[in-house]
Amino acid sequence: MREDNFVHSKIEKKWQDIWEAEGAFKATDDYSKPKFYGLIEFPYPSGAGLHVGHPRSNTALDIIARKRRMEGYNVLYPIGWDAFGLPTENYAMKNGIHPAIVTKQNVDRFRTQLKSMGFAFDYSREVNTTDPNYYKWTQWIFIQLFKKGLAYKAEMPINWCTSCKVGLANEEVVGGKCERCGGEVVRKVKSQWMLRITDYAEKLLDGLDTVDFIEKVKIQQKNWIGKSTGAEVRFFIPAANDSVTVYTTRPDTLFGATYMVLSPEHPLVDAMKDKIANFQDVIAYRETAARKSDFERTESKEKTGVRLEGIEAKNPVNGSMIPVFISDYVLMTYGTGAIMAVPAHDERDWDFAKAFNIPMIEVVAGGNIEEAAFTDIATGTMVNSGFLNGMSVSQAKKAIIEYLDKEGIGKPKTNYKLRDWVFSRQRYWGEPIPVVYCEKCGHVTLPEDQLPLTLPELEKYEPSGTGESPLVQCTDWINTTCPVCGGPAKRETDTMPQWAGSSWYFLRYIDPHNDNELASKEALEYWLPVDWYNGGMEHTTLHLLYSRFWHKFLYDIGAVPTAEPYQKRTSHGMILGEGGEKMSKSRGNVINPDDIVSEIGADAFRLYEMFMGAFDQAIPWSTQGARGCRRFLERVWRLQGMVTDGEVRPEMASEYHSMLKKVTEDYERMKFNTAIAAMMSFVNSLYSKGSVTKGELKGLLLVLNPVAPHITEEMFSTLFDEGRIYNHAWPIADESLIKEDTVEMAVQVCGKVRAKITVPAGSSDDAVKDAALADETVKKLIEGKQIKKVIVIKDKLINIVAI
RNA sequence: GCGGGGGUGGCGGAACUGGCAGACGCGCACGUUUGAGGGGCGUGUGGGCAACCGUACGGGUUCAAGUCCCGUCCUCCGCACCA
Repeated sequence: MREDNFVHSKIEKKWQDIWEAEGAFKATDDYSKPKFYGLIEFPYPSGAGLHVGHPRSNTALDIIARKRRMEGYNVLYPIGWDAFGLPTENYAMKNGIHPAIVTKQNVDRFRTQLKSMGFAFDYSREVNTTDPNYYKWTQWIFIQLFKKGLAYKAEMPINWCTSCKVGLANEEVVGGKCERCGGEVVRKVKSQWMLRITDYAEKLLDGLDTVDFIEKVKIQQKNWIGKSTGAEVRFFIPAANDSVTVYTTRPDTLFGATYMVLSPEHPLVDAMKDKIANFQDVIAYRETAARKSDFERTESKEKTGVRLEGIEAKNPVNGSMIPVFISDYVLMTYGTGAIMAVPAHDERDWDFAKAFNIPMIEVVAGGNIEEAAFTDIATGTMVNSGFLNGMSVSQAKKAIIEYLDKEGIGKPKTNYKLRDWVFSRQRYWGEPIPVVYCEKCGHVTLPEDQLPLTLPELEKYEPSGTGESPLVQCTDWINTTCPVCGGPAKRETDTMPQWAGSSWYFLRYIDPHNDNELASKEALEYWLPVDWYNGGMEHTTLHLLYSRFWHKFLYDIGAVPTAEPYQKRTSHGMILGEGGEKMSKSRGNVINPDDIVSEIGADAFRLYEMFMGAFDQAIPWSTQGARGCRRFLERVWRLQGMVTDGEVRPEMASEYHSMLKKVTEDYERMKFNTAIAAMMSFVNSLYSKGSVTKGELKGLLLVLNPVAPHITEEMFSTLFDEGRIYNHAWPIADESLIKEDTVEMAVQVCGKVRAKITVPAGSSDDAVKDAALADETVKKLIEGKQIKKVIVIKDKLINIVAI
């Protein structure tokens, strides 16, 4: 006699051990089978342990992966550790422990936690970005990038986090603050390793049309890449006997340019300094601008600037001389760092012109330029623009570009907002950059047979604060010989950013123990692309874009067989605290998954995370709600006391098969909440019947298994002698049995529901009408009225319009 | 400001191409089982005594609108002087 109560602690560990012993979730090398590669973003093993957010993504793809396995696929669902990074380094610094030791402790804890939740990961393929056998290949990729000229060193202003004392990529600066620590970010000029992601802007954009990413991810990536088309136009400056090139998306408004603005840092400003009467003012303005943090600079849209006295530029189409300003609303980092200003048709120029009392020329009729800049490109007509007059904006755009090209004063030009990727970090706990600097040969990459270049042991990990990496202390390590000339050389002391290791980890899962290549050709051919990748929206412009860039590069050099790494990308919503605010330590509303698992069990925890609401939306946590899910599992468990032999009963067939169908479809659409609701309804029906057959219960267990693997495995093994549920075939709904014999239809009179009638399914419109008109309530309502119209929606509703 | 979501009971949320709003769960109430408690099982649960009214607000289209159209407000997320 089995125990009456469902005691999760007795079965969950038991099945986890059995799965492990049986190698249940190992991907095989049987390349003849259809494959499924499901991927979740590998976690950063922080000291805080797993967050309730991790299991949401993990469970979702766990459901898909388990379902695919039951459908006969060879499934790869791997896990690993994105373990380089600042928090570990900071912890190590504070406690005097080597980061590698901290990492190992954290990884062990994470692994234990993940295992306690029964995820069907293939742990035999674990990767760890801090493992030299792993980062050997991260370094290898960097060397390939270097060889193709895509990695370069540049002296440039970078985003410097004053708190982390480290340079950040543009993508890591959020609202002028450090994305990680919230510290203030200032500009600092430093020599940095850069990756030419801008060379891939067009490919990254085009590739989006070939993949199945949720729309908002595509939109965000497109916006981030920020492609715009326009023209570059040369303006001659007689005083300097030089010309300056501007970029504009509105060359059609060229006749309306009444001044020009250079970025304060524009090199021409210095070149012209003898000609600028008020150069002192220029210097003063520059200093103020430089002192502003990025945040201050964007905080106020009020226009400031300095007119360059004695300098004028010549408008190439009408010869008029226009004043030249410097202003910080023009960015050195975009376009050419110089603009032509058309105040009548650009909001920013309009603001600036108002502030500096500069005249405007209307060149597109249709608005009121006294009130505001007229920027509508769809309706306006060209005026005051010589040969463009009378044209539409789009016609004018074409005509002027042709003209500029012909006259040799301008040419069409495409620009991107995307910036090159700042790839240096002044930190210890990252991949060493495999480059040495030799006085004679310059920057030289290490020969590939010298990889991995491992991190040296250090006494302390503190950054110097001056912007140097902690590795500068390590003179033994730094001083080396040049691989090219054999002369003395110094190693690079900056390390790679955390995004390096995560840009290609999905490739390593495919062949994680390969010492000769990043992964074997055959394995890559078989497993790529990742079929389904789920992760957070916060990685859309960071990790997701970076890894697509690396992958496309690897594709171009023939290292991988697909142009895109991920076929499908979905995204989960955040789990909020019980009050609806973000979960955070400071708010004290953090839910520890371990507590939930020990109270209600892993199955109930998984079930709740999938049931709590729409998968892609942010949902507040509710421990009560989670207990409700536990109750459902107990109800399922108690079905064992009501079970009788037999297949699916005829009277249950329709409900049973529509439940199977609904669950099967909803899993695929990530509508886990409604899939679970369907199973709950089915169980409620069984309870009102007071019994369940083995056939019915088996189907339920099979479709419930991906969400609640332990309880279903346990019940399946007790009730059926058919091996494990995890590799049992997925049940197929029989559509022909879903149809009911009779249906209940709503009867509306003049659009209001007044009655219900039960008719045979598929009844003709006339039969339905007769049945409806026979209803007493309906009779009364239409008494003495004339029936104007009758609308019948088959098997659903009839509406009688009577006046 | 621009781009993308979202606004439905006390709460989380359902509702396919317009077709019975509120599935499923939480909470609550009552009944029942039990020595009590807990738990289970069952019933009820948008508002209103009612006719009726109800999906942020105001209009519209339609036999029929949460769903479509026009306008307004609120909220969350991303980007933000990108020429």
